[in-house]
Amino acid sequence: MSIGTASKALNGRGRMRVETRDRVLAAAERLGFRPNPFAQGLLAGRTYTVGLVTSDSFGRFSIPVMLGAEDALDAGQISVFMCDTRDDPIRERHYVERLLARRVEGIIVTGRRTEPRPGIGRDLPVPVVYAMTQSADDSDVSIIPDDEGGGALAARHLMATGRTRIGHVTGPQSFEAARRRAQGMTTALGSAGLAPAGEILYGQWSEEWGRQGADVLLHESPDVDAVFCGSDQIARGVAETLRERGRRVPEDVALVGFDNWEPMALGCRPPLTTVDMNLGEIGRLAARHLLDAIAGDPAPGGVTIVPAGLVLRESTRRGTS
Amino acid sequence: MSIGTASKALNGRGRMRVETRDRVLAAAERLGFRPNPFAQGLLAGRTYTVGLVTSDSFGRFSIPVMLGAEDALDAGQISVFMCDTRDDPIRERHYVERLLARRVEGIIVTGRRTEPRPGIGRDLPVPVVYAMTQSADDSDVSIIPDDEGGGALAARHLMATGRTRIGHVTGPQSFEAARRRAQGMTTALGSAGLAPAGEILYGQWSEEWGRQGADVLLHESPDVDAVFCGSDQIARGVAETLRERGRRVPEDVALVGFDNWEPMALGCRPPLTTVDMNLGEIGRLAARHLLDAIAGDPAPGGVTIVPAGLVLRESTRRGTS
DNA sequence: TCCGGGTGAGAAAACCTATTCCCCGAGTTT
DNA sequence: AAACTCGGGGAATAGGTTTTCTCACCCGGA
Repeated sequence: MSIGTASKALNGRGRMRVETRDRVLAAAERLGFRPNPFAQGLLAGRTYTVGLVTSDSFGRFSIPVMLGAEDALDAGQISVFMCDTRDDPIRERHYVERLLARRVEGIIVTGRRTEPRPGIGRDLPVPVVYAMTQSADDSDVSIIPDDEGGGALAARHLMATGRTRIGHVTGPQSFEAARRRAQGMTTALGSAGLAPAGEILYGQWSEEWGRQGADVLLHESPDVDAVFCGSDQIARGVAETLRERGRRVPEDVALVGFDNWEPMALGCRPPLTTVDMNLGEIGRLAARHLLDAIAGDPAPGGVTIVPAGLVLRESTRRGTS
Repeated sequence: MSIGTASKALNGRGRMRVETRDRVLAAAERLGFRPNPFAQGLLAGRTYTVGLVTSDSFGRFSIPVMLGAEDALDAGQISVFMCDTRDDPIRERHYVERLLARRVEGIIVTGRRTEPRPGIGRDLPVPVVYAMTQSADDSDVSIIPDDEGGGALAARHLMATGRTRIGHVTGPQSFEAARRRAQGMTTALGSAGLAPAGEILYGQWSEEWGRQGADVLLHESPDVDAVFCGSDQIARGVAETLRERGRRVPEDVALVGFDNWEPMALGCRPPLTTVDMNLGEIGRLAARHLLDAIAGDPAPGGVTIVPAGLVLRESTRRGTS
């Protein structure tokens, strides 16, 4: 029995007796033989690996993205090298070089999504896709969530449940995500001839700010009947203050969050209706773009926006009061 | 200039003129040359890769573990293949085979920590370390947090702030972690001649259960002056109920959580004193054990327990009332 | 019986890159 | 003049799989 014959048997290539083929397959099974991807890649000129670089410390946002990406890459028999930059550009550079030295066939960059970030390098020898973060270079491929659409979705849902005086408490104005969500909400309200109740309240991405913001909102617009929040954490803070001020959720004030961070959204009283950014889909899409690029069919550079969805829970149940 | 000479220059091996060496180094720098780890591994008979298999969907627990592991592995110039099993044994088996086919030098298995789990395979050709999860096979190396010590730490801290009627609301009794934490607390109280206030309240790992459990506790032991909770989520639920029942935290009732899950612990009112399992240290230790084993110096099989720490916040501030 | 065609299996090259050892030439010393 | 040293070039090597080429054998037909 020769090595070559075995290879042919396992790959169904050459011609041989069925008996021989079966004997090889049986032996391979018995010995737990699995072809070494390195050696296969050696011939094919490939490594069947990609790098995944995150600057979010594999946090809440990048994990679902990673899982989605893994899904798609798995189908291509591709393994993933994991690198966490801890938000340190030096470390990032170091990791990118290491990945290139290992001859990865592509790189996915994820991060907690904020402003466009500098790319990881120009003229890299492999394709790069940014997921849940955006490269400052327009010729790069970036996949991001639809913050504006998410804001609009929340506003339309609240209007559909009969609310008309809708406030907005969100994160720092310096975050593009916060501005976009507010924009989407404002535009959707505008289409119905409405405007946000009171000012858009920009603050922090924290529960504490949610509590404070709700107080401000109740003071400025005491007749508010719904609040759209820039994150689930903020929404929890808002919910607490509302309850303490005697406003019932959802009877008196409906509440919509953002992120669909389940431990937060489900722990809220009442459970929170919230915008889901479809992070898994972002990851899957990023991976598919990367696979296409590796296969020699790169997508044109630019930003792809993945639609958000709305997860309905108690906090916007139609009031039966 | 020959390839061999360049190699010697870069590795400081042969003898050559300083001028030649410098010329090589300059050229390597200019061309961005990085030796290919595959080729280096080819000679050394190594791959400088390890696999990281998680069954926790890279959740809250496994991420800090991974980061710690990455820290330690980075020092060994080792890259990490990432695999998420989605808690599916078939998928796990598949990934393990893939990693072995890629000739990883070792595997780290992480998971959300519960009962001992079946190992990923017997007589694997590479060392395996279980981190934040425990193999059912005693000859495997497992690194786990000190649940019992954490429970004791919480109890002693509460006693040190003058509390004597300490209740416990925790997760399902089916979880070994819950039982151990309760055991540690009970033992520590016992050493001081105390016993838990009321029954140990086993339930769910949720805020909702924290709210319910606190009601039960207040009903059974109205004079309770502290509650140790099996998780930060439970603690938040307990905190809410306490506040609604008119008990001030920490003046009337002190509160200690478990996990130090910052978004939860900091969002709590007041911010939560909580037990930190030192997950990063668990990961680092796991990686170091793996590196030792790869270097031919395997640790003896068995369970290593990493001490927990206590993070002090408002919820146990000494009452000035 | 001999030749040819067809079939099945084995042997060997190729893939790629860094390292290391061996050797050679030039220059220097004894 | 011979032996030795120093510096650098070149070739072998290691890894596992695939693929191609070659060879041996069997069977059938002439």
